[in-house]
Amino acid sequence: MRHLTHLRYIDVVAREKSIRKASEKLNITSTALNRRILALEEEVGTPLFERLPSGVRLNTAGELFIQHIRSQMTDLSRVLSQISDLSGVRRGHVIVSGGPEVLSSFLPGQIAKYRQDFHAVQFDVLRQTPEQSLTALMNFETDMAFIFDSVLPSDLDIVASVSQPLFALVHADHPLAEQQILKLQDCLAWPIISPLSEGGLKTMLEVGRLRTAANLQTVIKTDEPNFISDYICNENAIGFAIPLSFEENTQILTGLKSIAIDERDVPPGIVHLVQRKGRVLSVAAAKFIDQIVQALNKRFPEATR
Amino acid sequence: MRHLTHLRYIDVVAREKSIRKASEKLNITSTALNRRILALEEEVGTPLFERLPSGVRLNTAGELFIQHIRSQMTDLSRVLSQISDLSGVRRGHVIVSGGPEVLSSFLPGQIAKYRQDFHAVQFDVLRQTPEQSLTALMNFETDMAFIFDSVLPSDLDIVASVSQPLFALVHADHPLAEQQILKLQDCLAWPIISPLSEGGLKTMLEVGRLRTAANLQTVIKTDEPNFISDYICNENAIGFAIPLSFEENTQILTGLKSIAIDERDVPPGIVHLVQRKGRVLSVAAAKFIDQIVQALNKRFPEATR
DNA sequence: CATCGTGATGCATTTTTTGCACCATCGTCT
DNA sequence: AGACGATGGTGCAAAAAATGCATCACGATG
Repeated sequence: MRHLTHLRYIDVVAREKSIRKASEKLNITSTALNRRILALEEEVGTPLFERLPSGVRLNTAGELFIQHIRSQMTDLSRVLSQISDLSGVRRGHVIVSGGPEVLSSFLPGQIAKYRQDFHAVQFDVLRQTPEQSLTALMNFETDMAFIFDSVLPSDLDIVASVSQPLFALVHADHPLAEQQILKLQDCLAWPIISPLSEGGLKTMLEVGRLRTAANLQTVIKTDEPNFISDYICNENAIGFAIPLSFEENTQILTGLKSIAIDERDVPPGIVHLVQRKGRVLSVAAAKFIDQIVQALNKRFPEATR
Repeated sequence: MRHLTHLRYIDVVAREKSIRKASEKLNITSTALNRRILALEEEVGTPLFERLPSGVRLNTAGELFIQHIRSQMTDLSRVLSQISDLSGVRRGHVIVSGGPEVLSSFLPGQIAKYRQDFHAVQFDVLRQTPEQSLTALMNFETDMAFIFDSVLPSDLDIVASVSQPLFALVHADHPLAEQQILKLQDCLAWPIISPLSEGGLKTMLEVGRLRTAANLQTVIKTDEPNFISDYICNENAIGFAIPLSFEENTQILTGLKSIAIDERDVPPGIVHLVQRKGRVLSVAAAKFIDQIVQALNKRFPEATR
């Protein structure tokens, strides 16, 4: 799109906070880009950028304007997606973000299922902290985000929420493997793999530790689900995860076992699927959300609202 | 705005349903305009117009696209208005529409009051039928509309609603002038000025006529409030109006008198102030709506919701 | 069948945009 | 203190894009 390109220029400059850097990224000279900005400011009647020795920065008017631009760009792509949907093939681009907990098992499965029906739809999957997820959502950089156990601002629409109890992950040969339910105290005797980054799982585990005074022996800190499952095949350690992160069917094959932690020890966390309030999503993204919500309802019937 | 101009071209073509007509209106040649359209269709990847021997017409994709364009244009002007609001002076352009009933007395008074504070804000006041009002609102041609006694589609936001009982308008010397309240039967003896166009007042009066079997003697049909008030100064006729259309203070000066019609004869109508759902209005328009709502609440305390 | 109006197209012209070379300014490092 | 590098801004010529004119092809209309 021609006039979309114009707007994209401004957007990139705002992100790079430098005309020259942006010009490299856009494969044009800095002069051209500079003049575009000057021309735009002329048209608007107000400077949109502050000129600093180290580059440029949006001023208040610029903030307002860039918000408009980003909204227009995503809205345009939504319209284009709707238009190509008219001709039968659904095209589109869906951008999802979430913490490491939600990026295994459930989400890849859902995307694969969706793409079976609509192979012309492309996905971007981002791993972000809750804070990053929220700002990206507000800046129109992502279509939807999974947020695990965070307070949510009011300018979000909560599409779905699922309650996620904590599970211990052990090898199938582990002495605890046959237990139906586990107290946190039961884990004291084994090495623990605990989450690395703040929020989500780590908070849940912390709450449990405080409640039960169980002084877990953390030997490894990582957020990678794959690392955890691989590691507990080698040492009789215990990892932790939420149901969204694993699937019982595949565990049998890989020799793993998941055991629920007593909810009196660790209360379940809540994963929200959110989108920007008031935003109209592309056909592709909207249909994908529909599918996700349906799948969540099916898999966690009692835990969804 | 430069790229706004480009979009405006498409918008005008869609409205004129002819490239040549649109080109005249835009003061460019038809070739230039034609090529712009071809280029746009190229970029979108789909034709947006059907070519007919008599001109062009939007196809489905074009409908989607024009909707986006119009939304984008009004949103841009909103942003520009916000930006100029930063520098202190509130600029802006507010477009209001309504039936003849609401365009006298109340609305002009409110606009005048608003412009005392913000003299850089310009108003367009359109007289439209309810249907016209609704489509204009949906096409981003107006910011808000007063709708009198119509069923409202669900893609509107009702900003305010006031209940409007029917009043008879007579000259101050009229034999009925001292009545506090009037039955419809009381009006049979005098010539009646009744509304001309469908909807609103006419429907109210019709309901009353059916309820009370009062066969009113209509001698003049008109929608013009000024004509009515002027005429009843000359003949002892009776006109009808709703409170939004007149002000008691000025009636004393002009020798008029308004008398409530018994609500058992004619149930009150409802005037809604509506805007397009999901639309973010310019600062000027939003503040004006605030003022209107406040004024309605003050003047019709019990009748507002 | 001629006429009128419509949108599309080839080509010369005009307008706009871009790229290069260069300037002024400011922070940073030697 | 001074050299250096990075930033945004500007004059001028070349490249690119948009525009206008003349003309074509098509269909409705009288």
